Amino acid sequence: MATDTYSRILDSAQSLIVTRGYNAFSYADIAAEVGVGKATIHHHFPGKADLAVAVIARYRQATADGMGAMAAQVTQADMRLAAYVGFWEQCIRDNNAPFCIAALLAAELPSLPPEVAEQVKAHFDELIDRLTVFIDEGLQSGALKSPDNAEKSARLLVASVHGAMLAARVAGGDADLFSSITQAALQRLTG
Amino acid sequence: MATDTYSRILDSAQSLIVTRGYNAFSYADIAAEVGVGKATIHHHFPGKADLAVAVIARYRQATADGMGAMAAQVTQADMRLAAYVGFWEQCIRDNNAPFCIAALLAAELPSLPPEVAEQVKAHFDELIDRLTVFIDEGLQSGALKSPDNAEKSARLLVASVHGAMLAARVAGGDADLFSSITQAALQRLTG
DNA sequence: CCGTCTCTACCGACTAGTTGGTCGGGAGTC
DNA sequence: GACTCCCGACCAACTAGTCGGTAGAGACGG
Repeated sequence: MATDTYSRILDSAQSLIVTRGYNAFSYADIAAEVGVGKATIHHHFPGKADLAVAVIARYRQATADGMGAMAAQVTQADMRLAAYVGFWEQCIRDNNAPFCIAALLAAELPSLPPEVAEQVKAHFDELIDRLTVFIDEGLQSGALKSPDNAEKSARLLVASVHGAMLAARVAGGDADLFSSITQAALQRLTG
Repeated sequence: MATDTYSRILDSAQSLIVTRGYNAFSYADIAAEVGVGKATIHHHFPGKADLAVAVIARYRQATADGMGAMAAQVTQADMRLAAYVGFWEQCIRDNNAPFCIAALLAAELPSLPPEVAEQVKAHFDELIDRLTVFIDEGLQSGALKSPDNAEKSARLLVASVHGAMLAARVAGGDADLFSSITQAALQRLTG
């Protein structure tokens, strides 16, 4: 199913969206980067929205897989949250994907094609759900504590992480700044 | 200095940037909205970057004025933070400026003209500085408490607010969701 | 083994529309 | 006369998307 060209187009689109957003990348950019004609991209993804949807859909699947694998290895709730935050810290440090695509697209949401916006919303819901489960378990086992319920705590944590990404980007990709902010956010839950 | 047309162009540009970001608004959009020719915009702002810089510069000034006026009226640190957060909650509720321009542009930062990026960074620095001062006073007077120092607390608060803006936007401009997240963030400081 | 039939992957050349930006000039004011 | 404000007409460059066509692989029948 997934040709080499097909996934290389997805890779290129993903990295372009991460750095520039939806509105500031073009088929020409991808064509040049992948080394194919523009028409080839249209062959695999009829329209720009289809391409973006495919990118986020793959991203959601990767997130699901990664979170699942992590949860299988790490059993304690506080360590799970630390792993989630640490994953992004490493991404920023390596500068390979220094921003959550969904968070970036969320900013542009009002100017996004509806199908793309749908995917962004879906990712947010899934992310909150997953972290809510982790935090809920942690609150019950005593590994975590919070004056709020699990869902509210999850929403605040996600907001802090996304805001920290913005701060790190403004500071020129400062992974230490990201870490400093997110560690403070985690401390609220680990006590 | 500031002609009517001049500031109406700025108003239009500001609202377009807030909803669409830098890369997805055009001179034609503004011309249609304000009811002038495209060339008129170029008369006042030679290039797109000049326009964006002017928008953020005015925004920074308005922030400075507003924060100053608020600080003059509200003397207690915890109330000052609540006023800052409450201002944005009201903006989202009224849907007039449901996002911080600087936060939106921060997401697009790598694709922004350098002069614009400079303004965005300047706003972030100013905002952090101001809130750091508020929090520092609150920590000394005992109105606030935090395991972290004032600057770190300010950075976490700002990140939470910006992340909450993203969450609210994804949820279709849900001001209650924004409030829920930011109140939890404030609670960390007010105890 | 040969022909042909079909399907996928791919591309060069094109289109209609939009982008930011320029130019020369007109109207009003000091 | 000089200056500010503004405009219609224009431009080169770029945008997403279309079109007809090619090259190759696999399947089928003879």
